[in-house]
Amino acid sequence: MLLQNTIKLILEEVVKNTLNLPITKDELVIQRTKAEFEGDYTLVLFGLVKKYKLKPDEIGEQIGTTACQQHASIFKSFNLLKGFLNFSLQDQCLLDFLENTYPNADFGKAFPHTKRVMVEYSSPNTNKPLHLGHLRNIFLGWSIAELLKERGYDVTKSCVVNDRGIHICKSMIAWQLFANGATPASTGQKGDHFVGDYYVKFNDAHKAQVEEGLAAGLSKEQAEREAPIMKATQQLLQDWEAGKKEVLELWNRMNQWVYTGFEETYTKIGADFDKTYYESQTYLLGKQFVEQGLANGTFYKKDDGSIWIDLTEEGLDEKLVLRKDGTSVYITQDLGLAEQKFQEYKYEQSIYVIADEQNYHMKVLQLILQKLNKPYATGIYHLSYGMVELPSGKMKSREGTVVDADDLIAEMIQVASAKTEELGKVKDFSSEELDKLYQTLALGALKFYLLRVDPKKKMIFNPQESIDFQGFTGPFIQYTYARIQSILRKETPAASLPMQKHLEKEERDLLISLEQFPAVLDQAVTEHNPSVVALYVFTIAKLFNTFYTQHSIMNAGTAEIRQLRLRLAMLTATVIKKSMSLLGIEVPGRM
RNA sequence: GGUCCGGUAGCUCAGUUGAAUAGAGCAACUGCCUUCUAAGCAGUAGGUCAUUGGUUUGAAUCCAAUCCGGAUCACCA
Repeated sequence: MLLQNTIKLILEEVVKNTLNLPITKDELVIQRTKAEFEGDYTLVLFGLVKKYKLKPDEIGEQIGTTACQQHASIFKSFNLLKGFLNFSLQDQCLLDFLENTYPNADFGKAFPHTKRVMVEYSSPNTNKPLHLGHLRNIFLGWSIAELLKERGYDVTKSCVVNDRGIHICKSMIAWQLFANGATPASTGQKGDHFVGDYYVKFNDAHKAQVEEGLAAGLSKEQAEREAPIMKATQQLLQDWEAGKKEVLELWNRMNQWVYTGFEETYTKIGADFDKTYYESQTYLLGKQFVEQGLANGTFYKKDDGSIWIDLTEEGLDEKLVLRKDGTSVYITQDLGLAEQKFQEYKYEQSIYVIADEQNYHMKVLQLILQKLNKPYATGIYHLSYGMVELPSGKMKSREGTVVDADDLIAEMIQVASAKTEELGKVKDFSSEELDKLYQTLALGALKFYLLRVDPKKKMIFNPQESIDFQGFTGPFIQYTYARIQSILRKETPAASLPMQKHLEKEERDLLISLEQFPAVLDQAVTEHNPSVVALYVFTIAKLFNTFYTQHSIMNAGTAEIRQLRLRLAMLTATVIKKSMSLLGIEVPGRM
């Protein structure tokens, strides 16, 4: 059991008995002792003092004395300071933890259970390549899925591809008009970028035609709608829905180009999915809900035939669920897809990694499912994350400020390579090993940079800062790991050899933090927040580096001390490696 | 206008079930490589926690009002 929990249970017992009070453990505030005071864990007495009108000095003395007497194997000593009861732990209980844990490469892994969770993330459109915003989504979704797995959940990663609709038709029209039969193969371009370029060409052509229309005296709205290229696009959409063969063929062909491109990027960044849904196959789902909703009075029909739900009592608005022409809208499709996912996977929780601009939409989705008495409604969880902005403001495709994912990664690899060469520590690496290292460092920097911030908050992507390799960064932590490996290559701990029974300050600080690893993972899972892990692994790396510069491992004073430190180093490496891998980041043996 | 989210050091962020002198990283400045990787370590400097009022033994954290920024409220997705 975790030390902090053990301590809490013990102190609960001690407080109950010594003070003869009906304490529950929720009333006890236990925290790490602040660095400037002596001790490891602190019981904050103010709550007790207030509730039971006691004197902090008296009860502190009683609790401290009793705890140390009755649980001498855990508590070494205590001190009392203005309502804070600070306990120092016995070295031995920390050493026991180290001894039991260092050989376990699975430290942190919980027993599997049967709770099933779906995590939907990425969910791109097929009309343009992935950009920085997608990367935050993908890294987040992937990491939260892995964290859930680590803590024993049965996880299915899913992706919904928005592969149909007017936006796809725009790229198709532009290709028909301007491509002269060009393909990604004939131009040597990555498929998603290739198609994205035609989407841009559509917009350029459309814009020009709108200006002509305006010049001819049309209103802006008219000009936009009546532009020939737009009308052709509308026609294409109708033909698509009618199942016209040539249209479907072109649609398929262009989407395949995009998928090939996406696949390449996904492989590079290590994203994977167990199940992919295509909107073209699911957009008709959900109409069944309309019947159900009308039947039980949740929905109502307006005179023009459109169907709505009234959510004003819940503080929201009226929401359309079926157009007057009988076609479904986005929310209707989502209702259908939620049902299909549930039928297929019987999930207890279904996590949607979607930007916070859709908070309202997701609220409505859950509310409608509740009103339709769907058992899985409560399991819907919107992992809402803030948009990624640039120091200059929001990314705008119209202004060409969108940061392309592939370009960004290539740039990071460049920087990683330049820095590595500059330091010249791996001159003996083969070019394959170098490429691998550059990629590990580049993606480590990028992923850590995007994951270290609380997902809920919007974040500023500063290109200069993101390629930083010092301080609170992925490479700093990777470097710490490589340092440890360099020692472990020389010597690994030997279980048969005894280790030192006393801990230096830097050793205990590190050990106490290492012990919290499983609790940190639980926190990350409950909060759906990988940044908790990023923050944690950074403090571990810092604690290790502080220890490392003050105490030699290989040249420790005695063989016992060396054994202790080798074990400590090994456990630190395990925790770093696991933390990073849960963030999707690899760690190099050398760098 | 309604609803929701945010405002902490020059910059980027932790800390928000109330608790000790509000913490990191970057940038600035000062030291430390004949000793396990200096992509490191140690230190200095930097704060009216948006503002005002309230609750409390105790408030960045809770409440109210105000100011500023953002999202959303489509027969778009």
